[in-house]
Amino acid sequence: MHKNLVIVESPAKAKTIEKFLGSDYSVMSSFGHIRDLKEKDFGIDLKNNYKPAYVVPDDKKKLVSDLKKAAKEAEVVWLASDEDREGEAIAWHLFDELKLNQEKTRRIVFHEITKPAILHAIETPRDIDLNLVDAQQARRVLDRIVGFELSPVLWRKIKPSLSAGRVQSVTVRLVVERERDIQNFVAEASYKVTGLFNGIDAQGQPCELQAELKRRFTSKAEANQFLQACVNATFSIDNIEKHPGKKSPAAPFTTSTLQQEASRKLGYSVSQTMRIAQKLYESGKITYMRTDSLNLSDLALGTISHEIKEIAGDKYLHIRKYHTKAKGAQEAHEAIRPTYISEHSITGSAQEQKLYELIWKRTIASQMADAEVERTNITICISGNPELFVATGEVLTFDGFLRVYMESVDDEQEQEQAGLLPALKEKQLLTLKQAVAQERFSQKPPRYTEASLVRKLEELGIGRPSTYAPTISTILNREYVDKREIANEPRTYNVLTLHNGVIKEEVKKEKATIEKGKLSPTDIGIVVNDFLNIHFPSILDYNFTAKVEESFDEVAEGKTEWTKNIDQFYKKFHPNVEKAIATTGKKAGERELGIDPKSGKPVFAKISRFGSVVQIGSATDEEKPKFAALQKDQSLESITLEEALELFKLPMNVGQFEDTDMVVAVGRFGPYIKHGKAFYSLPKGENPLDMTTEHAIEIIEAKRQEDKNKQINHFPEEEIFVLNGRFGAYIACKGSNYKIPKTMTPANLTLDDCKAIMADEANAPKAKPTRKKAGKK
DNA sequence: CAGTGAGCGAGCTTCCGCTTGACTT
Repeated sequence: MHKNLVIVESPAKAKTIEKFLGSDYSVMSSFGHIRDLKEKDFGIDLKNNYKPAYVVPDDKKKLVSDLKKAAKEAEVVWLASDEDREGEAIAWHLFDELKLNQEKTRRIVFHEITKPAILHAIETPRDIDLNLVDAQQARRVLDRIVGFELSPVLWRKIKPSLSAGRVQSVTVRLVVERERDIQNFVAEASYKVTGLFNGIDAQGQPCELQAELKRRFTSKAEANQFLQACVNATFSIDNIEKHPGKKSPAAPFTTSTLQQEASRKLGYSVSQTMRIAQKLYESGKITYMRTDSLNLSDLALGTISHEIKEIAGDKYLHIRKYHTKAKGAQEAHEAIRPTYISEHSITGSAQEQKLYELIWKRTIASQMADAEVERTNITICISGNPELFVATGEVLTFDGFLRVYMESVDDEQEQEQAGLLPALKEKQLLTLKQAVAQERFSQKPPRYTEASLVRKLEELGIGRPSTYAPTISTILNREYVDKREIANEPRTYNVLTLHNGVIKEEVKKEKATIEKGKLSPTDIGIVVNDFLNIHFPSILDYNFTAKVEESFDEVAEGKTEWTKNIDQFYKKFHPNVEKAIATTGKKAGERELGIDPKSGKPVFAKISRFGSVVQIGSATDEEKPKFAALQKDQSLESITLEEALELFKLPMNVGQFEDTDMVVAVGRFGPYIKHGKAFYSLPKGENPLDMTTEHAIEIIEAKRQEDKNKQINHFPEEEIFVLNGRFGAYIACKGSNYKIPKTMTPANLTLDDCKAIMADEANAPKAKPTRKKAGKK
């Protein structure tokens, strides 16, 4: 038996450490926390000084008993979880749950997984820091209180199954407020003038020079006046300024910056990035991927130096220490880096290779020299006019880290690359070949991407590296935000061109663009956010997390007891919950649009159990209220009385086809035509209210043709169809569908085969689609 | 993983932070 048992959080870490420690040590993993508050109950005894009720979840029971057994047999147990609040709590839960003995238990910590770091840790053990553990308990209990008291309020006031929490609710708020900023944004127009000049360079060769007017004009008249003044003016170089500039490499990756770069450069979602990184970590290719630390171990810095000298030379080496600016960073690990710097690339899936390459380059570049540039500004003056043109050029004089890696930026528009300028002399005369004044608009604030939202959260100190991806998934799963496509209305703009002494005026149109993959709030997200903002402004405050973190720090330093801090919070928070529940009157987010002229009853827009609806009349009326679902492009905030009344025309009979009525209606998945038993979705963008008999027939016939194309076989006598679906072939019969086993060839199926498949229970159609459960199992 | 197209009742839902595993052919 091993004399020593070391317990760490991650199995991959355990494997590595075991190699460093030799045969006297056995290393096991706790797989994160082994205990938590009860899953279903509140789990906190309010009458007993907030005493938490911890349980070992079912899927951890076997692990805990294995650990217990191993601990019993060992002479010394080393608790080696991370050196941060959560890690300390894991150590304490282990100590408590495994019933460890103080005498034979040691608490050790290390920030990097290198042999010297671990040996040093073993030599300098300490006790469990109970103050830090208490700070974690305070964090845990506060989050449970907020989440489990707020969510039920939403169930009563808005819709069942909704959720709220310290992190997710603020995340939604960011998206909602950005959307409002965009709605309220008023673009300002200005005229940007660019001049194209001809000159003679130092070699006596003719050359061209493009320059921009320093000033922008606010009106077309001013721009026009300026161009007019240019017709007979002379142009000369006022001065040429050269000055050196520098560009520095970005710091090595943390979870958040890795997510951002993988999103920009590789197009991965944050959860995709984490999945791939996890694979790389498990196979020992990279260090731990959930970290907020910018540190690199001395060992790593050594191999990085060696590598840089090898591939680029001494001149390119510049070892740097980076310091984190993120609020609340706990830095229990290293930055994300390749385990073996000498491996420039790896084997694995294409995605793994790409992500590894990105991490390798970023790590190397972070320790390379600045890139050096020479910037040149040429100022051109105009006779009899105070305005100045400026041409800027930039020449790379030393590539430095750029040899390896260039960080991307979010907004790639307006990125004009300045290049080399021709060699010209001061006071030299130039001729203006052409000048263009183009109307430009100020840019509205950009919608968040998953990754830019994570960056914002990190900036605000909200959430942790291990929760960024799950938080994004939560607000998408709850349908508080979505990634709908948004078409940007192309605007027209004016262009004035001065050429050969004549000013030509044109009106041009911007290119139509469609925004994809950006986050927008849904109706439900907006209603929930506004509700929480009214009743619980302090929780939704962007500084709430920062403030409670301060109070946790006090606990960690032993200045206060954690239950006192929680009590202080709860005494203020809970009355607001009671008040919000007691608030009488209509449900949250309900808005009265006006009066229906036909019935004289009021018309409301609100969230119902199944989504956004408009409603004529109240529930208290004798006659039941009438409902209609909003269309996909409509929102609760903007729908008008007229639009709402239109919706009540649906379902609408639009005539007959093959002696059967055609009825247009709007369902959960958009507008459709019902024809007998069959449903036909309307093509994207069509308004169901504009439907005519002729067009409905067109749609039905087109859909039938499409169905024919995917039809593999048909047995009319039994109404059985063999069809090609998006996920492979299936059998359709009387409104139900059946999976075809992979062992069979769909085209060769006989009628009996089909009947056999349909009779097999394993292939039976599923009951009804329910929302994916958030929990496990 | 495949075709959907709201509605009685009772009883369910939910937090944040650590960490990975797995119902089948």
